[in-house]
Amino acid sequence: VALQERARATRETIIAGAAAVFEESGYGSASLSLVAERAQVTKGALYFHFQSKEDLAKAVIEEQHRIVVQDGLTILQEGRPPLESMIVMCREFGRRLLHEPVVRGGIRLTFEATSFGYSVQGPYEDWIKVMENLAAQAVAEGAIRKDVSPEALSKLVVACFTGVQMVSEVRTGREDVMDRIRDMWQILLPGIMHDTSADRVGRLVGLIRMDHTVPAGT
Amino acid sequence: VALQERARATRETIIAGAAAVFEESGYGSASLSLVAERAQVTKGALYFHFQSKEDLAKAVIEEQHRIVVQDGLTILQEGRPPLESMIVMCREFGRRLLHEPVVRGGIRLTFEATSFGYSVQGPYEDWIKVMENLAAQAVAEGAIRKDVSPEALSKLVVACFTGVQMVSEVRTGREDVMDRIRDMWQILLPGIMHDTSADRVGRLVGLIRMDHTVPAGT
Amino acid sequence: VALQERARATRETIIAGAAAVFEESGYGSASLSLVAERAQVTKGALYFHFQSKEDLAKAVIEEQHRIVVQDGLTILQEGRPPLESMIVMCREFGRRLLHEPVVRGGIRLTFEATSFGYSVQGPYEDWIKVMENLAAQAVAEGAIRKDVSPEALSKLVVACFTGVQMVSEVRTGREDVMDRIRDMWQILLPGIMHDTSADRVGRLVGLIRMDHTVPAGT
Amino acid sequence: VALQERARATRETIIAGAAAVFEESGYGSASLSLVAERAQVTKGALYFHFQSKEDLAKAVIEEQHRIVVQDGLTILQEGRPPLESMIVMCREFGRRLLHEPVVRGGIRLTFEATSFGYSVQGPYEDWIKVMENLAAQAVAEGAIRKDVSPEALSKLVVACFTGVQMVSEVRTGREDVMDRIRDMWQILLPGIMHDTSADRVGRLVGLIRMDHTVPAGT
DNA sequence: ACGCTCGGGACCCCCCGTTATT
DNA sequence: AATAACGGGGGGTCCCGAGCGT
Repeated sequence: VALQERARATRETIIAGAAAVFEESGYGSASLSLVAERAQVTKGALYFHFQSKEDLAKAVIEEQHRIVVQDGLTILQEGRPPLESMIVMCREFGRRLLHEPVVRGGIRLTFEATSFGYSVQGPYEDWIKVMENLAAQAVAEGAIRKDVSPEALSKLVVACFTGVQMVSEVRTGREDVMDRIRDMWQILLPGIMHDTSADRVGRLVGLIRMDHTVPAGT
Repeated sequence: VALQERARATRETIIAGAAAVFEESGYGSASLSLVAERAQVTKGALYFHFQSKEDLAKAVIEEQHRIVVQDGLTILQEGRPPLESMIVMCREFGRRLLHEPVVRGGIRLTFEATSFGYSVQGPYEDWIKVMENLAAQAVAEGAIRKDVSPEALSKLVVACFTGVQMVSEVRTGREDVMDRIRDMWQILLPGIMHDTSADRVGRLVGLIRMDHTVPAGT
Repeated sequence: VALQERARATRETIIAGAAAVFEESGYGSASLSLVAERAQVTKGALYFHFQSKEDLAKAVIEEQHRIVVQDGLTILQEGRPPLESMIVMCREFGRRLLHEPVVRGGIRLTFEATSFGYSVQGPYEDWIKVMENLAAQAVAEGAIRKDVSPEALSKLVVACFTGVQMVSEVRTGREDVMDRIRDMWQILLPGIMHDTSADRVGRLVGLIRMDHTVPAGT
Repeated sequence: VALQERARATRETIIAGAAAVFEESGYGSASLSLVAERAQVTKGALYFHFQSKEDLAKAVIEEQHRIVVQDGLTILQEGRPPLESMIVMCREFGRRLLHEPVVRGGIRLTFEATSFGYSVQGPYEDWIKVMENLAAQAVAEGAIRKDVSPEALSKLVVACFTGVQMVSEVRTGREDVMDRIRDMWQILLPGIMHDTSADRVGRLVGLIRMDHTVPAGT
C-alpha cells in the first residue's frame, strides 16, 4: 500500500501541475513536457498515470468538479435557508477560483472542451439542478416570489455567475471577482425576493465577504 | 487599385476561414494548414497577410469587435429609449452569435486570449461603457430606479450576457441562446425598473424574438 | 538610357546588400527578404535583376573577382620587380578584405560554392597563374633561388594567403590580417630568396603597411 | 547501462550523418530531414539527442576537434624531435581530411560558424599553442634558427595548412592535399631551419607520404 | 524597361504526443 | 517509472512567379 500511496500522490501532483499549465496556456497550447517539468515528474511517469493528454484534461475537470460538488454538499449540510445557500455557494465557488489552481484550470478547460473530446454538459446540469431545488424551496418558503420560475432563475444564476467570473478574469485577472459576485446578487435579489426591504437584501448580500475562512479540506 | 481590392478580399476570406477553425478547435489546437484549406488559400497568401498565428487571431477578434460595435451604433441611431436599446443590443449580439461565424470565432478567442499575447480588456471596457451610459440615461428618464447603480448594472449586464451565451454554447450549442437572453431580462427587469407592471416588463422582454430580421450590412 | 542607368545602379545596390548578407550568414542561411531590405529594394526588383538566389550569389562572386583582378592589373602596370608585385598583390587583397564588403562576401561564398551550383576553380587558377608568372620572372631575375619551383611556390602563396586571411577572420575578425600577411612573407622570403640579407628581406616586407592609400576605382 | 550504450551509438551515428550532410551542403543549406535519413534515424531520435540544428553542428565540430587533438597527443607521445612532430601532425590532419567524414564536416562548419552561434577561436588557439611549444623546442634544440619567432611561425603554419587544405578542396576536391602539404614544408623548411642541406630537408619532407598507415583509434 | 503587389507551394526546424524497452 | 526513440505535423518563411502599374 505504500507504493499505492506514493502513486496516488504522484497522480495528484501531476493533476495540479497540469491544471496550472492548462490554465495558463489552454488545452491546445499546453505541452505535456511543461506539465511534466512543473510537476517534477518524467514523461514516463505521466504516461503511467494517464493514457493521453485528453485523459489528463478530463482528470483535471473531474477533480475540479469533485471539489466544487464537495463544497456544495458541505453548504447544504449547514442547514441554511435555501436562498442563503445559493448565495453562499456562489461565494465559495468564487473563493475556489481565487485560490485553488485545480479549479481555475478545470474551469478554463470546461470552455475548451471541444478541443478535446469531452462533454461538460453533466457538471452544468448538476449545478443547475442543485440551484433549481434550492430556488423551488425558497419559493415554497416564501423567500422568493411565486411568479419567479425556479427553472429560469437557476439557469440564470449559473450562467450569470459563469459570466461574472469570466469577465472578471478577463478584466482584472479575477481580482474583483468577489465584488462582482456581490453586485450580482445586489441587483438580482430585489427582482426575485418577496420582501425587498434594504435590510433583508443587505443581510443576504453581506454574506459575501472576502474575510471569511475557506472551508477546510478539498 | 484592382490589386488592392483582390488583396482585401483575400484577407477577408482568410479571416472568415480562421474564425471558423478557431471556433471549432480553439486557438492552440487550430492549425494554420486547416485555415488555409478552409479559406481556399495557400500558406503563402496567409503569410503575406498575417505575420503569425497570433496576428491572425487578433485580426479575427478585431473584426468581431468591429461588427458588434457597428451593430451597437446602428441601434443607438434608431433613437430608442435607453433601456430598450440595452435589450436590443443584447438581442442583436445574440443573433450574431447564432449566425455570424466571425463573431462566434472571435468570442471563443476572447476567452483564450492568454494563449496568445493579447489583451481583450479594451473591447469589454468599451461595451461596459456603452451600457453604463444607457443605464444612466434610463435612470435619469425614470425607467430604471434611482437606487440602481448604472456602473454595477452595466457590468452585470455585460457579464451576465457573456455567461448566458457561454453556458448556452456548452449546454445546447447555443440553440436556446435567444430564450436564455429573454429569461435573463425577464428576471433582471423587475429588479431594476421603476414601473414593474407585467405589462411594461412584458413589452420590453417581447423585443427579444427570433423572428426579427437581421440588420443588413456587417 | 536614363532608365538603364537607374537599373544598373539598382543592380549594384542589390549586389552590395547581398554581399553583406551573405558574408554575415552564409549562402544557405541568408534570406532574400533580408537582402531586399538591406538594399532598400522590393523583392520584385530583386527578381527583375537576378533570376535566382544562386544567380545572385554568382554575381557577388564575379563582382568580387572583377575587383581583385582589376587591382592585380593595376599593380602589374606599375612595373615593379616581380617579387615585389607578388607581395603588393597580397597587400592589396588584404586591404580589400578589410574594407570592401563585396570582396568579403564574395570570399565567403567562394568557400560555400558547393551549396549552390558554382565552380570557383576558375578564379583560383587565374590567380595562381598570375603568381606563377611573377615567380618565374623573379627566378629568372635572380631574386628567387633557382631551386625553388615557381609552380609549387605560386600554389603555396595563394593557399597560404587564403589560410592566413581565413584564420585571421576566425580569430580576430580580420583585425590582424595585415600583420599576419607581413609575418607570412617574413618567414617565406628567407626560404626562397637568393640574397637573404636582413636588409633586402626587410625592405620587401616593409611594403606591407596599413598606412598606404587604397588604389582608386573599383 | 545497455540503454546508455545504445543511446551513445545512436548519438554517434547521428553525428556522422550530420557531418556528411554539413560537408556537402554547408550549415544553412543542410536539412535535418536529410541528416535523419542519412543516419537511418527518425527526427524524434535526432531531437532527443540534440536540442537544435545549432547544437548538432557544435557537436560535429567538437567531435572533429576531439579526433584531431587525440591524433596530436598520440604524436607527441611518440617522442619525435619537435620539428618532426609539427610535420607529422600536419600529415595526420591531412589524412583525416581525406578519410574521416566527421573531420571534413567539422572543418567546413568551422568556417561557417557565424551562421550559427559558435566561436571557433578555442580550437585554433589550442592548435597554435601546441605548434608554438614545438617550435620553441625546435629553436632550443637548434633545429630551427634562433631568429625565427616561434609565435609567428606557429601562426603561419596553422594558417598555411588551413589554406592549403581549403584551396586543395576547392581546386581538386582535396585529391592533391598531401602533395600540397609536402610542398608547403618543402618551401617553408629552408627558410627556418638551421641546417638547410638538401639531405636534412629531404628527410623531413619525406615524412609526408600517403602510404603510411593511419594511427588506430579515433 | 523597370518594378511592385500579391500569392503559390515547398520545405524547414522544431517539438509534440506517444510508444517500446528496460 | 525512467530512458530512448518514433513519426507526424506544428507554425513559419523562403524562393520564386504571375499579373499589373508606370
